Amino acid sequence: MKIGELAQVAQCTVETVRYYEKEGLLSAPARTRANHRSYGECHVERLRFIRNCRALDMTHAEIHTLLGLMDQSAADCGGVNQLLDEHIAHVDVRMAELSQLKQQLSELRQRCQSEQTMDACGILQGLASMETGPRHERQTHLG
Amino acid sequence: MKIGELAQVAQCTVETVRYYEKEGLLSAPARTRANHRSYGECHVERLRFIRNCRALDMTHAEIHTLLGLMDQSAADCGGVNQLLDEHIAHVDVRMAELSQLKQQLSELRQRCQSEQTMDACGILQGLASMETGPRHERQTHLG
DNA sequence: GTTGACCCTATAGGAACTTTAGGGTGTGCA
DNA sequence: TGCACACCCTAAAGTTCCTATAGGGTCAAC
Repeated sequence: MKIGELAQVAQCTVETVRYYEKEGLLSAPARTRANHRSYGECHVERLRFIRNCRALDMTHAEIHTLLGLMDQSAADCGGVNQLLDEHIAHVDVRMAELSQLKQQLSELRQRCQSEQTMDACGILQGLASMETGPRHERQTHLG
Repeated sequence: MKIGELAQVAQCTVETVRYYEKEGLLSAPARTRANHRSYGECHVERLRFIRNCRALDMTHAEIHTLLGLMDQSAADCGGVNQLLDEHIAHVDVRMAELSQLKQQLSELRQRCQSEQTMDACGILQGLASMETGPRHERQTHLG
């Protein structure tokens, strides 16, 4: 099958498929005489796997690791389990961060209930006077 | 004051200050004879404001809008309130997304409790067989 | 006169793509 | 035969919010 068909069955764009090939997540397929990429069933499976990982917000690095672990088929799946646990921990951290953010934003929003003049607006006053410490390092790759 | 001092009081780096100037968030200050940037109190206030907005994960576009609303001082602060409400909505959306993600990941993790062979690993089986729809457009700028 | 802390500009990198520019291929229809 | 049109190709730039690097200038103290 050609790239457009592959992209369609894997629910992504043609550009994304080519990008994954360049990144080494998807192996380069055979070409037709016209130099068009020609894919088989194993490519479909691999791409579906990658898209599922991405749907779970794994990074390319994580996916790369996972694919590597799978391909050395002798080993047990302890590494897979560990990677997933770490990824779940990332999600937990980000959820906690957002929860705190929501709290701060809600408190700020409380400070202006009606349409004041700019000078009287409690939100702007809050934004001007907040004391945030130095920006903390990002704990996870989840934005 | 010079850029290093400004950066210090606003808890950010010198590079970030120069970057904000290039982005139009912070106005270009006067220069000394040696071509060094020379800032006043109003720059300190503006930069503190920007850093507080960033601490709340607002984008540069949002901050730009907010600064614009503030500078046309005649208007009321309805626009400010609205922007904040929308930003809070972004955070809510992202929290809901992450919550669903956590759920999926936890279910996946359940599928392999011990160190299996690769073929038997329920996590890998799950990742291969999940059916995710087309990747939804990102609803928020919060990763 | 030279060390060191600070300042300057311009450019590249990172993540995971998307978009654009500028072309080639293959099939159906008049 | 000619041509429109959907599809394919590569390479490079743009997105966001910075951070890091290269290669240099300024100023005070010792």
